[in-house]
Amino acid sequence: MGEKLKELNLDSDSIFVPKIISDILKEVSVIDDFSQKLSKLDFHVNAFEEELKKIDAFKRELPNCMHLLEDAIEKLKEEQLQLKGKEFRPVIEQFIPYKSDSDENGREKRSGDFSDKKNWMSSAQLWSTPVLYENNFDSRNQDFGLHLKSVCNFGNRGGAFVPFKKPTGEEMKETNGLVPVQGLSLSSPVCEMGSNDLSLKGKCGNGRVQQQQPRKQRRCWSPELHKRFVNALHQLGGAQAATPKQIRELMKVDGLTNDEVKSHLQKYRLHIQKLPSSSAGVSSSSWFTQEGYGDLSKAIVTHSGSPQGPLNHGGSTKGVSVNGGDSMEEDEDEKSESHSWKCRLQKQVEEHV
DNA sequence: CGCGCAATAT
DNA sequence: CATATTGCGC
Repeated sequence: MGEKLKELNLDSDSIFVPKIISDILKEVSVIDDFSQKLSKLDFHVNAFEEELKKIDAFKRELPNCMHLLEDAIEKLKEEQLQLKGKEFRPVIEQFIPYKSDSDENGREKRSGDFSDKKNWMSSAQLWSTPVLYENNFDSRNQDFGLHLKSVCNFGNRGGAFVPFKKPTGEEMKETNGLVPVQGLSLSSPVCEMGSNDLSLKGKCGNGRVQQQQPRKQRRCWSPELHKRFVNALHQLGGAQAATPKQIRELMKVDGLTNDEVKSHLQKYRLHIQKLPSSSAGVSSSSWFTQEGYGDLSKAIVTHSGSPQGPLNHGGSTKGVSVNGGDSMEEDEDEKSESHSWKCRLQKQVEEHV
């Protein structure tokens, strides 16, 4: 098991290097005092478990993480048990309750001794291989990156857990110089574990690779994604006029399925008919305040000529515009836009009846 | 198939 | 409760 961990491209420069199991074990092995050994192990196990909890919500996305951590924990406990076995003294209180321990307990328990390590995983150099969003999405990438951070709590998880990227071939194809957008905030439902697909399925019992997906991985609609969605939607003449498939095509987000768009559209429609007014609280207006992300300037300014502002407020809609910032700049539809907005106007008026 | 809606799940 | 997925009729 230790090997598995080592196999990872966890370069030894990672800040918490010593935390990698083998190192930990090594570290522990040189300790003379028994209780110190145990305590050290104990601590590390706790640290791992805490991290395990942290990523629990993402276990489907980061099965590797889970396995890594689980393996690590197991290994450490194993070691611990061995130690205990050798030692005649019971040391019961050292035993670590497996999952029952809550974050706080664990934290409180151990926060004293090795203060810095509870974050070792959070600082996560483990996954710090450069996250490459290999699409040529200028500013938007940042939006996305930003979002990823905020949403997923992981500074960046490249390395073993790169968002996702198709093997090859397709990524080269361009449409009018615009690449369909590969890993834009879409962590592919299928977790791509490349070379790091270590075979630590031991934990899962059966040797069957966990490929079963009773339910699809939840598509996370990042602001960027939503922005694209809204843009496409508007280009198609409003929420009522646009159809999922068209939207999906316009969005040019690969990996995005019709169903997902359909679902999102459904929700979107509900929202625009539910709270068309600007009086909506800050919280609920998340749908319409996406632009607040990267660069407002770009989102707002955009086209001067187009009757954007008044457009969206078909009667009921007031201060808040439904548009998520029509920054349809480099999208190749600019030519047809002159006429598209007319169409849009029409459709939008139809809405908000 | 694709769309819309409703049920269901997280 | 909000949001995403699945199921079902059209």
